[in-house]
Amino acid sequence: MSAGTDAAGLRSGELAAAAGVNPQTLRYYERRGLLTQPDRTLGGHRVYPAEAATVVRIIKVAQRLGFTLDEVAELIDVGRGHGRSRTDLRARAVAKLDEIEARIADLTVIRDTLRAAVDAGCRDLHTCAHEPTCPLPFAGLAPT
Amino acid sequence: MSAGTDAAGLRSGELAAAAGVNPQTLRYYERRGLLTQPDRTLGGHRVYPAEAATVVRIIKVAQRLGFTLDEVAELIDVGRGHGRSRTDLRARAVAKLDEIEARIADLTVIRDTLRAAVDAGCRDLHTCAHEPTCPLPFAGLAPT
DNA sequence: CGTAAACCTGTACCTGGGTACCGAATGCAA
DNA sequence: TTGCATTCGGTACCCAGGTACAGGTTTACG
Repeated sequence: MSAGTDAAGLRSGELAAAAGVNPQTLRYYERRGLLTQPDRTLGGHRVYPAEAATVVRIIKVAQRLGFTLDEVAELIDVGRGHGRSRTDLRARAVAKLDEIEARIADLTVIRDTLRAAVDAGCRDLHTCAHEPTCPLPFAGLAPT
Repeated sequence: MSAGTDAAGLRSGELAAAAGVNPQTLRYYERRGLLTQPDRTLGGHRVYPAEAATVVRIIKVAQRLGFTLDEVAELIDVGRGHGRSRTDLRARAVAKLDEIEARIADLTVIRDTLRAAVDAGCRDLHTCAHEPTCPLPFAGLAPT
C-alpha cells in the first residue's frame, strides 16, 4: 500500500486555489523560473507536488514585502546549483539577509516617525518635518 | 540683505539631481498629486522650495519598502485637509502604522527563517522546508 | 543681443507583474 | 463512449511606474 500522504499531486487549478492565485499566474511563475517544471500527465497536464503551495505562498509574501520576482527567485532558489558553488550560495543568502535587515531598519524608522507624528498631533508629515516641534528624522533614511 | 539660507528655490533639474531622480519623474509625481504644485517663474518654469527634496526622498524610500504611489501619497499627505476631518486623518495614520507593523513582522519572519536556513546549512529553502532538520515556519506567514 | 542649456507641454513608449481570451486537447465520470 | 470541465500553448491585453522624444519657450551667460 502506497502511503497516500505524500504522492497526492495537485493540478494547476487546485494549486492555484490552494495558494490563492490565478492559474495563469502559475504558468507565469514557471516561465519566470520561480516554480520548477512540474511533472506532467501523459496528456501534458501539470501535476504539482503538494509542497508547491508553500513555494507559491512564499513568493506572494516576499513580493508583498517589496521584492521583485527576480529577487524572490534568488530568495527561494538560494542554491539549486544554478552553476554556482555551495559557498557562493551561502554568500547570496547572507546578502539577502542584509537587504532584509536594511528594509526592516527603514520600516522601523518610518514606523517610529509616523508614530511620533501621530502622537505629536502632526497634521501632515512635510509640514511637520520643518517645525522643530516634531523630530522627524526622515533625512536619516537610506539615501537611495 | 535677504538671508539666502531659506529662499533658495530649486529648479526641476536641480531638485531631480538633489533627490536622485529623473526630472520627468518630478512632473509625474506632480500629476499623481505626490508633489504639490510648485511656484513658477514668470516664464512658467517650476521653482521648488528646498524641502521638496525631502519629500521626494520620502517617496523613494517608502516606495522601496513596497508602498504604492497612492499609499505613499496617503502617508505623506496624512492630513492636508483633502476634504477629511482631523480625526479621520489620525485614523488613517494609525491604519498605516498597523500596516507597517505587519510588514515588519513579516520581514522579521523571513529574516529569521533565512538566517536559520543559513545557519543550518540548508542548500535551498524548499528542499529544506520538507526536512525536519530545519524548522522553517513559512506556513506561518501572513496568509495573503 | 545672441545663443546654448535648461525647461515647458504633450504624447508615446518601456518594464514588471499579471490576466484574459483563443481554439485545441485531456481527464474524469456517468 | 460521450460529454463537460479543466488544462494546454500562445498571444494579446491591462495597470503601475516611469522614461524618452518632439517641437517650442525661457533663462542665463558672455
